[in-house]
This record gives sequence, structure tokens and C-alpha cells, in this order.
Amino acid sequence: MKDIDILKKQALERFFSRMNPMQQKAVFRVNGPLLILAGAGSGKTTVLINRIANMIHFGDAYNTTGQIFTEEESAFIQDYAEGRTDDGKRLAAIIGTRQVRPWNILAITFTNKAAGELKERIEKILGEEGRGVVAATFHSACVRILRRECANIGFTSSFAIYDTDDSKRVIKAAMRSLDIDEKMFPVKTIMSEISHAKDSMITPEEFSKDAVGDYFKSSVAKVYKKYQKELLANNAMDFDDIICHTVTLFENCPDVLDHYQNLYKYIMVDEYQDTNRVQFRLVSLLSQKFGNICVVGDDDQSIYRFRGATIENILNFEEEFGCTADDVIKLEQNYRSTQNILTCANKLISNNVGRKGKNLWTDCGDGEKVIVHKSMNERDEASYIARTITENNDNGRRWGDHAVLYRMNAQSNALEQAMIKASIPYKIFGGLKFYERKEIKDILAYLGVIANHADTFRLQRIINEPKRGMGDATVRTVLQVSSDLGEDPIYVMEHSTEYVPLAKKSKALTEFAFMIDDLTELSEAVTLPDLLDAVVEKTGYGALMKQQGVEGEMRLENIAELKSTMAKYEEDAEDPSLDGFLEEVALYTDIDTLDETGDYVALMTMHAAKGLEFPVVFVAGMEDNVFPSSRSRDSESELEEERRLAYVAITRAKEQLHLVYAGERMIYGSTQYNRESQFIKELPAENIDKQVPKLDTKPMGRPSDNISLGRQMAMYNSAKAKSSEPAETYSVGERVMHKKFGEGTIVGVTPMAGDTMLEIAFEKVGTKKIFANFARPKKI
DNA sequence: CGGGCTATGCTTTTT
DNA sequence: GCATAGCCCG
Repeated sequence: MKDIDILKKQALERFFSRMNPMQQKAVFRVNGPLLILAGAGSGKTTVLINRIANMIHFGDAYNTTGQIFTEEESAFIQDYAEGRTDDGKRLAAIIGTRQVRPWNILAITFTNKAAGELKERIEKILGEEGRGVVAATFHSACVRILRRECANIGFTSSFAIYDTDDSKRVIKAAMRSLDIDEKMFPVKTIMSEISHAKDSMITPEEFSKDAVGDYFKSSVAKVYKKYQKELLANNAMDFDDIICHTVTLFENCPDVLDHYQNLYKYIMVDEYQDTNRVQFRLVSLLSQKFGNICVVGDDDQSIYRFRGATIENILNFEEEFGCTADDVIKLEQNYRSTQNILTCANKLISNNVGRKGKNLWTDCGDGEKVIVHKSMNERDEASYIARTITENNDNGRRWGDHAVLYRMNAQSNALEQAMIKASIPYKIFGGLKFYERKEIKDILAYLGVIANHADTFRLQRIINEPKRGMGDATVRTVLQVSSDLGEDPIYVMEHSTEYVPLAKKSKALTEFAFMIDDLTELSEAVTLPDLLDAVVEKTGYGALMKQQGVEGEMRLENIAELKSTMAKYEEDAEDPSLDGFLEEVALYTDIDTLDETGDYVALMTMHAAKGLEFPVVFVAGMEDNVFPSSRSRDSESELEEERRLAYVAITRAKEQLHLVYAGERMIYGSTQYNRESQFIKELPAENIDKQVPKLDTKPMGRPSDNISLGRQMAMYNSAKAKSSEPAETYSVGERVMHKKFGEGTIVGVTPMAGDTMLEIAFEKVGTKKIFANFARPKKI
């Protein structure tokens, strides 16, 4: 190799000097298959983005030898390599070779949020050029393709997208028409069977063949078939179909596939461990021609098997895409957590069998030990968390530095109560999604009908909301007449006096139809937010909300939020239209206006925490039957998935990690007594600090008798040693000043676990129980 | 057709 | 423990 080739490499390594050697290796590998096994906190998004930058700026320069340079150019390369210039643009102009054009790059993510962030960061580092890169979710990428090409598979380009709730309605209707008992076969089960069939690209016909002799399966087969027929008849697709139909399209139309293969010459997939079989098929079809497929993922963070993700996709990647050992890059250096936290995570996940094997490390020091804390019950657990957060806050941490993670949403209640009680600002993530709210779906249904009078599906949703005296029977007749005549239902309703079976209800029907007509006319004249106002007012929906008191007010606020989304859309979109807005909204299930500036404690499930990080993390409910969940007990593979979830939860923490559990917990109205989670037992003793059992686990104090006196003393001393200032002594009747609650009088003093619980009657906020060492009220 | 009552069920979640 | 869906009756 000539000197200039070495210098060129050095120059490039300098350009990407913020990356570690492994990251650089990934950045410089441009062509062929590439598997990046990116451990938690290993900077994988940074790698993705810099890899794209390298592809666009320098192309395959790093791996190309024997380029010819002028003397001046050679001198510049040397200057760059040795740090005498920082002109990256010129470097790219000189050494760049076979650069990739931005629009030939397709970066696929799972969530709109991730796609948005990727786009933003690409533009930030690449500027105008970066705009051409396509960063999209699986679904949005496929919808884009399908809108152009779906005539090939029997849809028209205006096909509707049904969300889970929509498909549930269709499936229910299908079951009813097939006379299949919902009690025997719950809709949920049927739905997930169908969804899994689609995940594996099993057509209704194939499913039906496979179901012979199995009553349950053949029932599912019947519903599946009817469901697909219904969707096609309504020119609609569900979320699974969006991917499946794209794959079918590619398999049936080689010329279409060829076109997209030529367009997306370079494909990258983020969170590859979360892909399902159809998504694998899609990716492998698209990348077949050029073989430039780069996937990033972490088999240890695969936590979505229950919704179809197959960890095999990442485990078998090398085989499937013909990788050599050199095409696999492991990113194991962690930039997030302390070594104590990482050692716990490593040790825990090493108990899993089906994995590639990774060992996270950091050069940022051991940090604090991981705290394992036992509480009496879930209320105690919550108050321990609240107390610790308050203490941290007193010591200068922001509220927003803290996150509380749990296995199921049902656990959030006790935690929320404790936050309120301790006046800690908090925010609960998850639960009801914005676009799943009834009022939002209703308003969108109105807009859908206004945009398309033939949308019978959405019409059924809102025709009698608010109540207009048109029940099931009437609606069914309207739809019957409408399909017999081939006229849209709004037209039929307008002329309802002419049809005998509808004549009786014609007043309500014509009134409704004219209202929709008026709004349709209006929709062509006014802005979208104005249209929304008109819809809320004229349909009586607003009036209905106003009758519902506080609840209704909240709903109206949500509608107002939808209005601002509309305004934003109208501003941003190139050619805003009602159709365009509805289209965009169909794939946006969650509004990502998470205001990240706010300072509050984040409460969410461990699943929801994936991809996030916090200086201080609490994992609540570290008990057998809660986590790992009772449902995963009998299956080793499900237990492994739970363990991966624990791994995800642990690796969210940067500095301080608390694993908390309760001996007694109220779940679904009954009390459970669970032992500490087996995952706690799997942690290395030398990296954890076990506070079990603690004296303050008794709700009302009084040292428990089942702990030896010596042990109590030890704990008392260690608790005292921990607090930086000597504990002050308080007595009943004294006046004190509290940071948050103001002035008050002490009415109770109870020593507890090396601390003192004070009951203080505050002037403004009433009587509160406060720990002396944590809150340190000042005597006055 | 619509309001009210009872029975049921309930990880995790994105599109 | 609670929400919601379905059912029954006015």
C-alpha cells in the first residue's frame, strides 16, 4: 500500500475521530452485508448517522487504494491527517470516490419518533444534502410504495388504513355474520391469530388448509378469510397488510421490485431485533440486487416477541445474508452507565442461552453500587421511591433525572399517589395514546366522512354520536339501500323520503346528510383548523362535551390539541389538504410532543423506556410473578424474554439504580405475597447494596421484632453514616420551616430506621408525615 | 332507541 | 379495584 493510501485512511479516521475504533469500522464499511451488534448505550445512532455521512461525503474512499492525486492534493490529505486543517469539505472533494447519492439510502426504523430524530440528526450533520436520505418507518415506507403501485394488487391508491380498533370492529362484525360465538373464541385471540398469520405470510387459503380437523383453527380461518374480503371490499388495509401487501407486490411484480431495488441501493435497518418475518422478507427482497444491507440491533434487547418480532432474524443474519466474520461488528463500549450497573446487566443476561454474547464495559468508573430495597407493600415501595427522589432533589438533582419503571401499567397507580403526596412533579407515559382517544377518533371519523362520503366504516362510528335517534337498525337499512343502488350513503340519506323503509326516520337522516354536505362544502373553502371548529360545533359534538363536566373539558382540550396538529400540518405540508392530513394521521399513533424541557419524574413501563436513559432509575415490583411475570413461568423462552426486559431496564440507568420490591402487593383487587425476583438473585453480590429488610418497611414505624438488635444497630449506624449532616433532634410542639410546605408545628416524632419520622401540622397544606433526614425542616 | 345495570377480564405495544 | 362491554328493560 502506498503512503498516500495510509495517509488517506488517517485523514478519514481523523474526520471521524469522535468514534471509537469499532464504531469507525462500522462507519467505513459501506458495501455488502453488515451486522452491527450494538449494546445498550454504545452510540449506535451516532454510528448510523456517521456511516451515512461517510457514504455521502467519501463513498468508498476508505477501502479504495491506488487513487491518483496531484501533489497539492496529496499535501492537503497529509495536512488533514496530521491536523493542520479542518476543511472536511475539501477532503471529501479530493478523496471521495463512488459516493452514494442521498436518495439511494433508505434508513428504516420502527417508530415515527425514531425516524424523525434520525432525519433531524442526518440533516444536522449533512445539511441540505442530508434531506434526500429517506428515513422512514417500515409502515410509512411501504405506504409510500403502495400508494403508487397498489393497482397491481387490486387496491386503488386512496386505500384507507385501519388501526387496531378499526380492525377489531371489522372482525367482530365478521364473526357475527359467520355465527361464531365471541364467548367461545374471544375477539382478541382471533385477532392475534390473524395478525400472527400475517406476520408469517400465511394467506387465508393456506391457513384454512392447515386448519383441517381443528375446530378453533378452522373458525379462525373463516374469520380471516371474511376479514380480508371485507378489507378489500372497503379498499382498506390494516397495519400488518401494509407490509404484507408490499411483499406480495414485490413478489408478483418483478419490474416494480427492480425499480425499488435500484432506488434504494443502500438499506439500513435500526432495531433489527424487533423485526418480524414479513419485515425480514421485505428487507431481503429490497436488498437482493445489490446486497448492501446494514442492520443494527441488540439481540439482548429483543423484548417484542409477543407482537411478532423474531429474535432469529438477528441471530441468523450472517447465514441469511452471507456474512463473513468480518461483516459483524460488536459495539461493547458503553457511554452511559457506571461499571457497577453494567456488571449487573452483563451477569444477568449471561443466564440467557439464545444470544450472540456481548460484554458491556465503560472507562468511566465503578460508580455507586446498585441498591436493592425491600418494602412492606406497594405503598411503602412507592414512598421509598418518592423519599429517595426528594432526597436526591435536595442534593441538587433535577426531578427530570429520575425515572420509575415497572412491568405493567397497573403498577403506576400506587406510584402516582406517592408522587402526589410528596409533591413531586411527575408524568406518566403510556396508557391511552392520543390518537386512540374516543373523541379524537370520533372527530377524525367525521373528517373522514366529510372527505369521502362513501366511507361507510367511519360513518357508522359517528352517525349516532352524539345521539340523533338513528340506531343500528336504521343504519343497516341505509347501508343496504346504499349498496343496492350503488349510491353513497349520504346521498341515500338525503333522499330518504323516497325510500319506504327509511321514510319514518327521514327527518333525522336528511338533517344529518345536509349537515355533512354543508361541512363538505365548507371543507373546500376554509383552513383545516377552521373546518375542525365547524365540525365540533355543527355536529353537536362540542355541546355534548360541554355537558360532561371536567371529563368533557379534557376531551375538548384534546380536540384543541388536534387542531394545533392540523395547523402545524398546514404550515409544514407542501400541498396541505384534508386527505393529506388524514393520511398523515393514520400512521401517527402517538403525538410526539413530549415536552422534553419539562422537569418531572418519568413513570413508564420498561418496554416504553427502551432507547431512553436517566441518571437515576428505579425499577419497581422486582418480585416473582410481577417481574418476571407470572405468565412467563412455564416457558423458558418467555423467561428469557423477561430477562432481556430486565436487561433493558437496568441499562437505562446512568449513575444510580434502585431495584425495589414489596413483600405484599395488591394486584387486581387481591393481595399477593411474592418473593424477591429471581433476577435479583442472578446479580453479582459484590456490585449490589442490599437493604433487606429495612426497618422503615413497617408503615407506622416501631422496630419490627423479627430483626435482631445488632442488625438494627448496624442499620441505624449505616443510615446515619450515609447522611452528610448530623441528624438534628426534634420534639413535639416545636415550630419548623419546610422548603416546600412552609411553616408548621411538630405534632408527632417517631424514630424509624436511623431516621425520624415527623408529623408536622403545616399552616397551608395540613398535616404531613416527613422524614427528618430527608427533608431536614429548619427549626424556627 | 337509549339508559342503566351487571358480568367479566386483566402483561408488555408500534404501526 | 376498576373499566368496559354487553344485555335487558322501559
